[in-house]
Amino acid sequence: MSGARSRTRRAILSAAASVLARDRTATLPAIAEAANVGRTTLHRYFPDREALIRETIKDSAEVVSRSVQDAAPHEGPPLEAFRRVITAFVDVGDRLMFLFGDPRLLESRGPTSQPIAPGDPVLDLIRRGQAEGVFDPELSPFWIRSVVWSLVYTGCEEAANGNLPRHGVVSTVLRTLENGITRTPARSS
Amino acid sequence: MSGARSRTRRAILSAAASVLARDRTATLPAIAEAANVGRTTLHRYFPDREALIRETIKDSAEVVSRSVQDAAPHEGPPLEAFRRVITAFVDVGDRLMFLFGDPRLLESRGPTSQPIAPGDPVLDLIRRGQAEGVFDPELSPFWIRSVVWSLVYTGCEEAANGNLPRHGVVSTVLRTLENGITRTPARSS
DNA sequence: CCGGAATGGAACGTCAAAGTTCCATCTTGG
DNA sequence: CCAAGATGGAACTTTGACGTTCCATTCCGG
Repeated sequence: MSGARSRTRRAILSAAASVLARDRTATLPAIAEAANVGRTTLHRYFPDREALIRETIKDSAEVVSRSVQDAAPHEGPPLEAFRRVITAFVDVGDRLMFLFGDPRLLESRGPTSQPIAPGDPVLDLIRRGQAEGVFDPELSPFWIRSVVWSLVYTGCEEAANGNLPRHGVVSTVLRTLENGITRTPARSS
Repeated sequence: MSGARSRTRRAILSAAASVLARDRTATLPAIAEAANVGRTTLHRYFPDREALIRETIKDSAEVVSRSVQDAAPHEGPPLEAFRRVITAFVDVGDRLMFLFGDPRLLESRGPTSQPIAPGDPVLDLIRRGQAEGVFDPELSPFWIRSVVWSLVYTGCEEAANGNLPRHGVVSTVLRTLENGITRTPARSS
C-alpha cells in the first residue's frame, strides 16, 4: 500500500470516528467531507457503510488499546497506574466516544467479541488493585470498568460542551472515581 | 380529548421512548408495532418523525421530573434524599436512557432549554448537600449531576444486559457514588 | 518529464423509510 | 341500538441516502 493510500485511509477512519461519535446517523457524504475526500474516494476504500463502520471500530479499538498499553497499567502502584490509564483514555476521547456512544455497536459485532484490549489490561489492573486492597473488593471488576468508561465519557462530553476545561477533565474524573461525590474525610493516603 | 385518544397517545409515547432508547434509528413502523397501533394511527397523532421525537422528549422529561419530585429531594438529610432520588431515577430508567442516550437530543432542541426538571430540584439537592458538608464542595454541582445521570444510565445498561441484577442497581450505583471505586476506609457514617 | 496511481465530480439506478389518501371495520358514548 | 369517533390496512407518491459507473484532473514516484 502506497503512502498516499495509507494516509487517506487513516484520514477517513479518523474523521469517521469523530463524526460518528457526535451523530451515529451521519451520512456518508458528511463523513467524506469531514475527511476532506470525495464521496467516490470513500467508497473506493470502503465498499459500503457496513464496511466503514466495521473498520472504524477495529481501528478505534486498536488506537485505544495501544494507548492503554503505553500507559503501562501493569507497572507500579495500582493508583498511579490507574491515573496513567485514565489520562490515556481522555487523550483518545474521540475514539472512546465513538466506541461507547452506541450501546449496540459493541454488541452487534460478533458474539463475545472484545474489541477493546483483548485480555483487557484494564480489568487486570482493577483486579490487582482489589487484591492489594486499594479498590473496593465488593464491586465487580466489570462494574468498575464500566464506571471508568462512563466517567471518562462524561468528562469528555462536558469538555466538548465547554462545561469543563480540557485540562481539568483528568483530575476531575480521577477525584470522582477515587472518592465519589461525597466530601473527602481526610483519609490516610 | 377523549379517553381513548389520551390512552393511545400515552401508549405511543411510552413505546417510542422505550424503542428509541435501544435504537435511535428505529423506524416508525417498528415504533407503531411496539405501541400496538397501526402506522396510520401513529401518523394521525404525530404528523412526522420530528414531531414524534419532540413530543416524546417532552413527555419523558415530564415523567422523569414528576418522579424526582415524588422523591421529595428537598426534604430530610441530603444523603437520604439523594438515595430516594437515585431510586426514582432507576425506576424510570427507560425514559432516562432515551433522553440521555443521544447527546444531540438535549442540545438540538432549543437553546439553553432545560427539558429536565425546570429549576432543577436535583441541582438544589446537590448544593444543599455541599452546604451541609456532605458532598464534595470542590466538584461543580453540574459535574455531580452529570455523574449521577451517567452512573444511573450505566447501571440501567448493565441491568439491561444482564450483568447486574435489577434489584442491585440502586445499591451499586449509590455505593459507587458515595465512595468511588476505592476501598471504603471505615468512615464515620 | 512521464505514465500510472489516486482523486473528485457528475450522473444514474436502486431501495427503504417517510408521509399521504381512502375506505372498511371496530369501538363507544348517548 | 345507532351515529360519531377511532382504528387498521392497503396502495400510492415522495424523498433522500446509498451504491455504481465513467471520465477528467491532479498527484507522485521513477
